[in-house]
Amino acid sequence: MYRTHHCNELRITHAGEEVCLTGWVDSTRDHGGVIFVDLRDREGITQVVFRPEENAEAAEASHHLREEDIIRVQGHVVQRLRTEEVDTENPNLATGKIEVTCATFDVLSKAAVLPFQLDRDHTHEDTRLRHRYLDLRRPRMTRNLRLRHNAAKATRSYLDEQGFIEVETPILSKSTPEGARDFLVPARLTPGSFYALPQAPQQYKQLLMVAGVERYYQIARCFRDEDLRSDRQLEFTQIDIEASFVTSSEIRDLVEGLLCRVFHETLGVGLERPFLTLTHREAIDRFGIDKPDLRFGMEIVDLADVFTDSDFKVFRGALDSGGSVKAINAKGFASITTGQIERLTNLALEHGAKGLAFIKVENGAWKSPIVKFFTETQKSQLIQRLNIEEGDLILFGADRWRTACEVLGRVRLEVASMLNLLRDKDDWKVLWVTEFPLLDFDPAEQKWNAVHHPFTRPLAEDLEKLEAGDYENVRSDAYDIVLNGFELGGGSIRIHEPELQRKMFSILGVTEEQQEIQFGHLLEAFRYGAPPHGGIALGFDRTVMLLAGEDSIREVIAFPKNNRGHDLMSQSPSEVDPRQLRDLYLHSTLQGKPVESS
RNA sequence: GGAGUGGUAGUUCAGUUGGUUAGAACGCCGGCCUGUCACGCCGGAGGUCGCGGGUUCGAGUCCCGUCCACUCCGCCA
Repeated sequence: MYRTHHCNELRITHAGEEVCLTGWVDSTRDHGGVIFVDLRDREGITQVVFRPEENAEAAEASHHLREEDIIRVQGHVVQRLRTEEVDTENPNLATGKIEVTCATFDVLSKAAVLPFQLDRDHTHEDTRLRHRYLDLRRPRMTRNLRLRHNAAKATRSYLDEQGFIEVETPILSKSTPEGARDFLVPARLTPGSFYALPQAPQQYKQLLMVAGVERYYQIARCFRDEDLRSDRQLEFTQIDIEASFVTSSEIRDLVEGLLCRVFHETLGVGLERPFLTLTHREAIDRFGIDKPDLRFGMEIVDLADVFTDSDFKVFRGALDSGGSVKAINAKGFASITTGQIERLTNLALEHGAKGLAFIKVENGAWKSPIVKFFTETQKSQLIQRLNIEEGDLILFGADRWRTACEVLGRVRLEVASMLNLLRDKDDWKVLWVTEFPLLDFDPAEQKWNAVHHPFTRPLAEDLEKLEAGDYENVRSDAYDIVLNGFELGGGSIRIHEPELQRKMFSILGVTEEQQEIQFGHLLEAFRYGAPPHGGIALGFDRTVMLLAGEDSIREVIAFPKNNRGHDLMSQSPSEVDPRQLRDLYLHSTLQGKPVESS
């Protein structure tokens, strides 16, 4: 037998019992005579004491124990001594009132000296990833894995209760040139042809609606061959949901219930319902971004009416050409350094601004290169609109409406980071963003793109605009859910009529021939009684990342890839044997670095 | 594809204006220690300063190139 208890189980009530524990040596404290070993398994830590008077041989052997050796200990539980003179209890340990006195032990597995110390939290990520099996032994990582499990468990039980059934869809699926770059898999049985790994189960889940499944979900692995980020991996996991005969508000209601359940089951936190809802236009107008972080204010304020007759050419010019003048008040940030101002200005320039005007309010004076253009009336209006007080920093954007908003939106986030406004890890601000534009014109390619995807349904009241060719002003029946500035997921009511779907494809520049080749099965399926339907996909890794209070999804994925898409532990991707390529009718055209057998 | 930050002992980092033999902590090795829980004490080993080139009497430090890591932009329907 390997164990009678796990290492977070024994309490005072077990005192006197004979027990057997197995685990890793977390640390040793060798006092020459008595030796203390913290024994760790995935549940926790128990202190084991080796004494010569108990078993001289075992005590002698315990001198040679090294961290991360695996040992099995047999002994008995004793209450730790606590008198007025000495207190040997450890209040930081759940098992801290007892210890196990070792009668005998054996080493199940010796550990070599570790490449890094597990009890330190600041190890370079590539070192951790190279030895991920060690990194995952750390309590923080163990906790993250378990949190992820609990979030998945809560998701499955909630959706099951709501009548959803989990259906697996193919990993080997069909390439669609729309959207992200596909991972391709050569099809040996059909030389010259390729499967694609799914970017999302989008078409399959819609076909499941045509199949009459009515309520589907899947915790689905998805693949996108794009550059990685701290919140993006090549492969990632979505909670994919689709339902028939539902409205968008019913889907949102379902997802609110789901998130509340997940938060409750994992953190014991309650979220307030219903969630706040902003239209896309409101979100841009007030926060300059379609995934606003509402943990702090600093809202964008419109100042068009204040500056209609301004002497300041930049403001006047923006307004005269139909644009906007807007500002944010960075409360108490008049102390901003020249370097920080420069950083904000560069940020503004990167996002299309021509500059970043500002006012520092210091010692009762407005310090700014532009204040001389303001009248007294304008100043008092600014004070009122922006609630300007001593110590504030006002930042302006004057441009086309969208640009002015987006620039200030970026600046707002950067200021929040400079002011360290996001310290509270337990502050949860969740909201819906709705009424996204359906289409977006790409000036480079001179064509319309789907903002969401080509299966998204236009809002009923905007169908006439679609017919009339007023594409810019057509809104979609789509919704994103945003948590603390992260897009957790997005969804929509879908098009279920073949004619409307064909119309969408042709607006997007997909020829009828391409429609047949790429989407023929879907269009045909819609001819045989397709129910109205809609759904959502939630980024599971991101959700768990936020629940865990981590800054990167790599911290909640057992074996993530690094920034370049490499698995540092297994050294994938790797070259393959030429015979493998021959079987697949492939050869590499890579110049200078020919593919060789490894 | 672009920008920023970093790369010095096994690990995490310091290293001043370019100046003697490149340091600390933890880890590792040896010794001591019977109540510790970041145990303590004594001693020791451990370095191609990412790599290549340049400037200089002299480069961890300055310059150029390059590789790697992370963050961001592009990209991610």
